[in-house]
Amino acid sequence: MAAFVDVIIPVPLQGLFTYALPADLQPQAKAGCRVIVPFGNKRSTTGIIVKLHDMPPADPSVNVKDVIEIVDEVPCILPTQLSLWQWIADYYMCSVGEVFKAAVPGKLKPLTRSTYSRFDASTNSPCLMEGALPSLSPAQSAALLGIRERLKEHPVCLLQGVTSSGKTEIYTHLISEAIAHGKQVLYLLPEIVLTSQLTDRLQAVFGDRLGVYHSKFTDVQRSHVWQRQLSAQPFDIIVGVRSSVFLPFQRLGLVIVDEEHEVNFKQQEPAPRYNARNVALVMAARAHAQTLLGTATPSFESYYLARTGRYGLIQLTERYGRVQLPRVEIVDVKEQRRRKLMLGAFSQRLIEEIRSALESRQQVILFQNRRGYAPQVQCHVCGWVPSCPRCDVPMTLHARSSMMTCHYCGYTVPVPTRCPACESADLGKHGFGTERIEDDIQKLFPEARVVRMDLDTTTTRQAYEKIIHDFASGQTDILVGTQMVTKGLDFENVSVVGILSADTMLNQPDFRAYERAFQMMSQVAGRAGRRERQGTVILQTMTTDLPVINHIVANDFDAAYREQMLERRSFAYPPFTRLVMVYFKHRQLHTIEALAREATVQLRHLLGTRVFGPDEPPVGRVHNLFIRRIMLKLESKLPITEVKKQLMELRSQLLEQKAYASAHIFFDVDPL
DNA sequence: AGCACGCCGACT
DNA sequence: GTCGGCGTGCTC
Repeated sequence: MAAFVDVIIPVPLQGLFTYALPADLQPQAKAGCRVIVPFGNKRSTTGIIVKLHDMPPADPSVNVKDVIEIVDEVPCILPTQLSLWQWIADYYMCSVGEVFKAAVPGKLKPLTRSTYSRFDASTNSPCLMEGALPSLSPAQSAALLGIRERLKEHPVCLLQGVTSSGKTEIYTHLISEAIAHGKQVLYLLPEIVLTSQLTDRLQAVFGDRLGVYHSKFTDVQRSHVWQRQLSAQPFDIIVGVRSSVFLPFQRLGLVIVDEEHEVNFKQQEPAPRYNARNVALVMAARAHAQTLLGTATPSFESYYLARTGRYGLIQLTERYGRVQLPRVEIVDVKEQRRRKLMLGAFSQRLIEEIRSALESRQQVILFQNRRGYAPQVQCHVCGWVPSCPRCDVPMTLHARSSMMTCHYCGYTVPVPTRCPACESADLGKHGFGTERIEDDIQKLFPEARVVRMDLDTTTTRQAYEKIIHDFASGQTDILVGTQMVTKGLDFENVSVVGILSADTMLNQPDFRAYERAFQMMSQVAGRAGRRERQGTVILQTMTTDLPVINHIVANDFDAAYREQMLERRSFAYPPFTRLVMVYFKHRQLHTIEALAREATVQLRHLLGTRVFGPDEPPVGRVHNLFIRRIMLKLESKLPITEVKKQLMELRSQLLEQKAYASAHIFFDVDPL
């Protein structure tokens, strides 16, 4: 007779909590059911039962409390999910409670026996309309065939298809095959904004077999999807962003991770700092399901696994409808500037190309990877730069609102009229953000219709969709934007793409800077090109001789990959090692420095020369907390589970010391 | 992470 | 004389 239950509590504390189960609740208690329990000072918290047993806690000092109530008649979390949660907590070094918090929508209604039969079979169309499937080009058919073949030997396949090669149609065929075999499909996308266009296309084929899941839906809507997943008639396909890996699947057969290389799949804050692409791979493997990773520019880590035979690899090099790839032309900004030929952020070549595109009624995309007007304000007399009082970063000028904003914490103040240090009124604007690009290009082409797309102009989904719609329907001539314009959007009439500064991407202090720069530039370049005419990309840079620039020009993904692999191998970076970042935060500078120093000493005892740092991250203080970090490079032969256990122990040992009690220490496993 | 307890400054 | 700042201690 089970007298006790082990419960997951949504707090960042390791381990489970044991509660006594009153006799009247015993018949209803099952693993995966929610319970109401008292916890700490709180009278009630919702937890999840993971285990029923007869053993009181080993520690006699704990005061075992009673379960107050059992919420669900039937489990709302499947055993496969519970075990995946534990895997996530172990791998990403957080508590299961934190995984629970991220996984379950807040307002999930109590689950009753009738949930299982609530959605009756008639809501699903009995069989698929075979005319509804999109027809495939010969290249697409060949790729589909290739994928089917590879999936026989490899549970995971990487589909590398150039932009506009028509990957979605291939996915659609694979999805319908999986459904025909009675399997469910999970289709992961990196961003909410990409879901609406895709769901329209998929809904046309799959109708109400398709469920959509992301955080812009209300809690109630998400709960509904969750419940239906547990019913006898779950959705056959779920399209969603990273949190959809937490949905219950009863018969998962296929996972598609589209735009596989996207950093958005990794959750940064708060814990669990998981990568949904990797969680999806683990989930699929456990369900004996197949996984297809798709992208035009694979992450070098996935490409490495494909190249070394761990994944199947299919490449689709032909654009749909034989649209030509664009011609990429480099402009040496340094030289142009020396000859005084730059007009603000624009070279003569770019201006010429824009003019001729506008004259022939074609469209232009200008890509600048920085929002705001200018990234920095500086006093021309004394050199003073306004920085965020809480985050140690220069404030970005937003000219429209005459405000300066911290892009880390959102702190916003008016631009001062005089320098507070020397009273001079000569405050200059340094650098170019999308807002300034928009203003300047409008001045150069007063009759052109210019629209800007960045975080500031797309606060609502309607705003985003209007920008896309207006550009797609030709009501806009020039689209200025941040990396937002590089993502999965197909426009038919774009003949010129301007990359205003490759350098801002290449100068990132990050071993992935070149990989990212290549991905971003080649994705945005892929927006150019029409059926009859080759598009043009003007790539402005100060570092024309950098190999990665030439790889972009030649559209040579493999060369870029090979070069980076050489570097990563010799400097022991992924995929040749696994990285774990250890972060330290504290409100006092001297405390954080002492803590980071002591931690480094202890880590060196444990891991020797695999420990790098401590250092101050590019933004050394956020929200009044000073930050330090230590990087661990762990080679694959290291017993990683054991090492992680030791790291967790080291953390609690450091936090037990009085001086560090109010510090935050956390881990970022496989950081991006 | 919450939440309560507990010990020192500017307000009615 | 109090309201409230956040340090620190605990959570089955």
